Amino acid sequence: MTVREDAGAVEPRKRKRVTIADIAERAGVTSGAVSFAVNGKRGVSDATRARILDVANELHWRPSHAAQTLMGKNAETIGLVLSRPEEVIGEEIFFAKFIAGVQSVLSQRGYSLQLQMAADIASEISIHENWIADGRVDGVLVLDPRVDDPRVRALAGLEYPTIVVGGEVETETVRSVHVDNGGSMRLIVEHLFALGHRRIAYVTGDQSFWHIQQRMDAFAEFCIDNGVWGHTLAGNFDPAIAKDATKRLLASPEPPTALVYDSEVMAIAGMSTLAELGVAVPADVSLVSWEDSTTCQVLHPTLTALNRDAVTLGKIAAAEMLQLLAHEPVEQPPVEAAIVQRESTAPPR
Amino acid sequence: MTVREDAGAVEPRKRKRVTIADIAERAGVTSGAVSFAVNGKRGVSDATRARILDVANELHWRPSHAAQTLMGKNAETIGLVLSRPEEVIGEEIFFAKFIAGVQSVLSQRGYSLQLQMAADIASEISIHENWIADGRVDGVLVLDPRVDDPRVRALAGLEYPTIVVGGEVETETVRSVHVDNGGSMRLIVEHLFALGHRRIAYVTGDQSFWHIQQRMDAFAEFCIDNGVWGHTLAGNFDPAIAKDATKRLLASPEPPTALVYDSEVMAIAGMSTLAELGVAVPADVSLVSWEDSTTCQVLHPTLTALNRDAVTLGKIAAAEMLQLLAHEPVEQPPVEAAIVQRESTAPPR
DNA sequence: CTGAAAGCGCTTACAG
DNA sequence: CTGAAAGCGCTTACAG
Repeated sequence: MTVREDAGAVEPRKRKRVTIADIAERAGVTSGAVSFAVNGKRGVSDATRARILDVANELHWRPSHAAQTLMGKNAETIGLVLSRPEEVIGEEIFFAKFIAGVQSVLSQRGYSLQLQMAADIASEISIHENWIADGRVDGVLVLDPRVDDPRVRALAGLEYPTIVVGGEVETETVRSVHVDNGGSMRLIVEHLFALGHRRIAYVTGDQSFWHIQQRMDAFAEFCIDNGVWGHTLAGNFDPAIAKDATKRLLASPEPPTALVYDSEVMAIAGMSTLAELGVAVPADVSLVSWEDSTTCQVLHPTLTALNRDAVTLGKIAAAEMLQLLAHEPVEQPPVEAAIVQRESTAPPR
Repeated sequence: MTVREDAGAVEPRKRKRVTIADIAERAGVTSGAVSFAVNGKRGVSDATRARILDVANELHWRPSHAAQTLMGKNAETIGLVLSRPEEVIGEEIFFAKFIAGVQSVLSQRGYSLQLQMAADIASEISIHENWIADGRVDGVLVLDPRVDDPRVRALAGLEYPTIVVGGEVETETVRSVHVDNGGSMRLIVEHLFALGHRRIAYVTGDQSFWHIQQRMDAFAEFCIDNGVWGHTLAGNFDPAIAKDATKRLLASPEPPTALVYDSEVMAIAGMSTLAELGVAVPADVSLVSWEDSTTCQVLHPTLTALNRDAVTLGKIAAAEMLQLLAHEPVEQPPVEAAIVQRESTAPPR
């Protein structure tokens, strides 16, 4: 990138920075003494410490972050790379909620979040490597783990503090936020089963994600064990695909009496498709969204949804990271999930 | 924060870093020569430059970000503070879309985004000040400007590169992404007027925002000039308040025949309230959402919405910032907005 | 074109 | 308890 120095200068004003040398001079001590004083370390008498601190405040001194980093101080920043397509990030409210949760815990502790979007897993890994090499982040959060995820392998190899959200890996430097996807799926299917449904369809998100595979397994197992006929159809989080899937399912000679969608956007797309087809919810078919939101509460009919609270998930992930960095035992609270029963589910005809 | 050194160490492995001194030694030159070589500056012959570069690659050298920052190099990072309540950020899809747009432009140019949430405007300002003092960011993006916004005043006073999204300030260091809120509001009201509506209500977002005030002004002016009766009701982006506002409006002896909501979440809340009241959309009342989304497209009826594409807005903001930092003339392309007509608007009874 | 050296702002052994 | 000095990894005048 070429910086043209000729054009109108917008360089932040180069106010000469106040350094510990300035303080040292004013206080009549050495810069080393200032360092001890401001860092609360022994090496200066209480009287001089107080005097130094006064001067520092008077001069509005702030430590140079760059110099401290050069001396090996932590960046106090956590990295998060989002590697889903731009459209998905812009539609799925999950990301905004998750980030909000992460932020709220981080900023309480003075940490900040470094965020970047990546086109694919490979570039996500290289972003992580750059951050690590630059010392820009103290640790990273990994979302949407896959089976034997290459990012987690790379990060574990670098022995870099990592929290895998919805993963299962546990090493010295890598911890996971455990999310019971199978249990949540059972919650949903049991709810439908209890209502009397025996033909259930599941429209999935991206099947290469580990958490989606867990859901699929739990779905299949429950159906088999309980004599329920279950269809599983790939959806990929795309509402257009969810619409097609819904049409195909209802055109079947043996249509399902209940539909489960892997995301709110997909569930809404499915509901709208049913309306177009003249299929009544819940009279003709019941519908469940995996992911709750205000929208689910205000739609008509309101949507029965699995509420797992992405904000809390973000908070847990951030808290685990902070504990990992502080060498504290990492508490891994269960991620609560509950089915919120609303109007879109009822006994089948 | 206490760091306990006793527990299991999760410090990133302290691999001794490869420095320019290492390269210098291997290549038989001074570290100054290495610096010239790797930075493409004159001062070394082509032959030595090539040799040095070879050694650098061989040793997998990467410049120390901290050292470079200490020498005054840019952080290549842009800051963004979100100071709306956590719930709003977690519900309004605007933020995720805007951030996605910002990211896509920034990451193409090797810049990253520093994100933080703040409880209020005052702490937003202090976050900015910290970032600036730490040299963590080269410039900042400001969202939701208010009239005579204190953040913008502070940033302008610091002469720090700033892009105000939806603002109007233009100084040497502060530029704005101009958003024609009044024009967009006219688009909406003209659409309703053309359909024959003469009693229109507008449920607003947070009225302390400059862009909301612009919308309100344009709404009032259009109504007055065209003999339309217009109600304006404060909504504050809260769906519960939007519901109450909707109920109050429809309970009026002179209920409006069309409703305009300042956000998608509010519009959906409004629509659901209408359904509860047994008011048909669009037969009894028309409805417009300021903010388009997939959800608007799949609801039943589909929602007529103002589409202003928050992703593009983010891209424009990021592009302006990069131009400002590069001392290039800042292009300020108009932010396109269009009304997408769907099923929720029709002529009144 | 090249080399030796000072400096960015801090921290931390190491002697007194 | 205190002071003088080296060092973190780079950049950049300043002499040759």
